[in-house]
Amino acid sequence: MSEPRFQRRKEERPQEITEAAFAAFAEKGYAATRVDDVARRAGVSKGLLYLYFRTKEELFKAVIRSLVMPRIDALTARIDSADMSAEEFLRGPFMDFVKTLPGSPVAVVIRLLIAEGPKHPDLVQFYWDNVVSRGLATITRLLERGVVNGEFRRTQVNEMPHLLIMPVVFSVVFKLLFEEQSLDTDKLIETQVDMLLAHMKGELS
Amino acid sequence: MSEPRFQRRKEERPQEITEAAFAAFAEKGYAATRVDDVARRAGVSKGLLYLYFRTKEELFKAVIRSLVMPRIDALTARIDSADMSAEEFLRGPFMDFVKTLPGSPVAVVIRLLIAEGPKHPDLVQFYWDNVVSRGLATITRLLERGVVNGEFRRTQVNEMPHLLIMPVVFSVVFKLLFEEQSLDTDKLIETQVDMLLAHMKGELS
Amino acid sequence: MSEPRFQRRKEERPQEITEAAFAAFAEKGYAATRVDDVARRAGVSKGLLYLYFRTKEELFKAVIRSLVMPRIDALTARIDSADMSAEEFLRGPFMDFVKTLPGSPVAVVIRLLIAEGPKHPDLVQFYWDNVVSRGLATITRLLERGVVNGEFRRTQVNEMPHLLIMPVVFSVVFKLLFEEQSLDTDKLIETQVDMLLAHMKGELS
Amino acid sequence: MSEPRFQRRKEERPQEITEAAFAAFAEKGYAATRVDDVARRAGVSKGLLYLYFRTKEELFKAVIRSLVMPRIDALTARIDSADMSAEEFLRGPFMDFVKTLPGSPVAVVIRLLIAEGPKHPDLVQFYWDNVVSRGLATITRLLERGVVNGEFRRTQVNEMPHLLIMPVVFSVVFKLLFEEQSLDTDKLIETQVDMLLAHMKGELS
DNA sequence: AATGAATGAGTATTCATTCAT
DNA sequence: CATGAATGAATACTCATTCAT
Repeated sequence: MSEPRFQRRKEERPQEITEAAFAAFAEKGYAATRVDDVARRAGVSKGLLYLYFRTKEELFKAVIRSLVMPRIDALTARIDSADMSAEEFLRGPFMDFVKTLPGSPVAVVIRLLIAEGPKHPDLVQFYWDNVVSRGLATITRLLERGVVNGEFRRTQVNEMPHLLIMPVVFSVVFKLLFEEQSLDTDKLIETQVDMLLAHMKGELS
Repeated sequence: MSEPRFQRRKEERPQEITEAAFAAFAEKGYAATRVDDVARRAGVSKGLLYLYFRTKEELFKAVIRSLVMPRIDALTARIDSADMSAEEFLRGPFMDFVKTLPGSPVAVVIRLLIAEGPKHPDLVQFYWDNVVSRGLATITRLLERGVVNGEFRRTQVNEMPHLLIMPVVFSVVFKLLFEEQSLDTDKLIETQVDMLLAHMKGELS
Repeated sequence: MSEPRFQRRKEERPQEITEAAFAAFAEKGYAATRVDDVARRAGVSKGLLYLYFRTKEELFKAVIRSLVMPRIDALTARIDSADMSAEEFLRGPFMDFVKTLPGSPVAVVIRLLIAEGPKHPDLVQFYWDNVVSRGLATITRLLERGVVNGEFRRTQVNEMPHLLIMPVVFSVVFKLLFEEQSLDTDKLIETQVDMLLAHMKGELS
Repeated sequence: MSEPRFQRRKEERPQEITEAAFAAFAEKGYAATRVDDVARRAGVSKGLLYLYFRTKEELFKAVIRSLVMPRIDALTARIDSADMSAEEFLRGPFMDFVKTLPGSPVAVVIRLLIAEGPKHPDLVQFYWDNVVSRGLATITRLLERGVVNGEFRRTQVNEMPHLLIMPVVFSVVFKLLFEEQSLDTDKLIETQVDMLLAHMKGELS
């Protein structure tokens, strides 16, 4: 008879827990986060949490996955809409996107992966398959398009797409460790992209 | 026949323990390494370990320091002996040195710092003061020398020495996570240095 | 057939644990009592114990408090109901009460306080405030009433209420140490009270 | 050939260690005192300490014994020289002696015995035999002499010599616990002795 | 579905005691 | 005699996980 007005749907629960867990992991790291904390943050009992996630590790993996998926979609979407030259794309959408990463949840994901990755090979594999590998392939294709277009020379960079994402990883690590010693992330990224473009175009920058 | 249960080797103990601890930390990370394990690896009782290192944390710090110090000395030594042009130095000693890092204990140190750094601010500070800060300053000086010599133009890179160490950090992180997905570290470093030199010299590469 | 492994009895637990702890402390003293033992005696897991008492020290304090509080109430209650002369009160309710102490848990509390007190100043303070100080003040008031009534002379004893509780403390300590060498506690107390009354009344006893 | 000038005789060592141990025990109690500390205080290696005392417990016992013995002798000596009336002796030498106790090492011994006694029955027995029992017997004899002399009536006190030492034990315990709440030990002792004498003499005090 | 009381395995640290030197 | 490096048993406390309600 009595209908609780704010009865939460069970469909929303996993995400709520996942979000709480992300916040906790981001703050204290995986190992130092207690399941109790996550439950409390999510406004949920410990028992319920275990109803949705069989172990702390499962929860961890779910967090990573749920953070990674949206980013992947965003990335893919932008690339599909690319009716511009390779250089334009790199200087425009690509750089915009990349610049947001060091301050985004992705930074946390990277940190968590570095710290806990060795213990979760399947998670790393997932990340590789869905993010890194796809990302590198996409960049490779983009550069290839530039070569075909006549925009770029074919250089070492065609086989080293890592050079374009390097500044992001570096920035994340650097900021993670030496927060206080500020690093101008945007400038680092810009300089690297500039250099790479000059190199590929065979021009002086 | 049988070895004596007690072996007095005051001098060697700390290093033996430190080495055992490094091996253990490298394998399983700091948190997952039990003090018991370290002691057993070092062929030493737990009590003795605590005679030399007051806490697990102290031991951790000692490990980091003992691994970092020799590298610092090596770096410094090479730089002092530099009677060559800036480019020669970058292409020669610098690149040789830098290429050894991803496969060296330094990689482990970086991993440990990333994973445990947030909990050990003084350790991070130590690392910053003795390694990163000094390293960046050294590179900056080198580039400046190149500018003064007329070898290089003055560019963004003069204010972003990070661009030269970026590939090392990236390589370490990449290999740490995706060991199986091989990355040609040497080539990455070479390409980056090539590009930077071309950029600074204002030439095509 | 078999009892369930889990028994939810939130309300009773603290007291059950406290009682088990008292028994253990009484038997072996605080330092020599292992938390494990207390848990086992209480039929409870160690973890649960720590759910209710944050540290062994907290548990210790709770034990002392739970033993002291009822006594305090008993004492206060009797004094409030005193519509008799001071002498009658001292010879009646007071002596009855005091005679029960050496064989009661209070003896254990005193022993624990003596042994562990120096390490738990706040506990000693608590005991002072709630028991000793109040007890002495009560006796002082009683004696004063006797003086005002004309029952007693004003003597040194008015400023030394300790003389009335001395035999209790002495008995406890004596029995604690030399259990085998019997001491007639009751007689000791009676003699002392007799003497004090004679002294205060200015009569021969 | 070379003769160390300050070579300590082995006869002095045990006492030096015993004294250091007493200081340590008095400060921190038996359980909280580390053998290391005692050795350091005594300016001696841990190994040497174990050459003289087989265990920490042995050391403890030796400390108690070495502190008790001189007191016993002092007590005995004074009693032997008693060519005065019982009352004169009680008011003079006895009270002088007794007043020194609460501030003397005896207080520490009592504290240690209370805290550790239950674990060291033989030590308690030793203390009973050599101190308490002899002390009570001596007082009993003294009071008896008073009765024979015609100084005193025969009262309950003749069978309760404890009444005379009670204030000392009480003072020690009280000061041990409530150091801050000062108690005028001397006055307590005097009042008690006064009362007892009046009682025994059948006079008003 | 939901709770949170209850479990118990896991671990850093201390310290009395031993023994190679 | 003398040292102090080395041992190892002992113990408080944590936290992921379970399950009676």
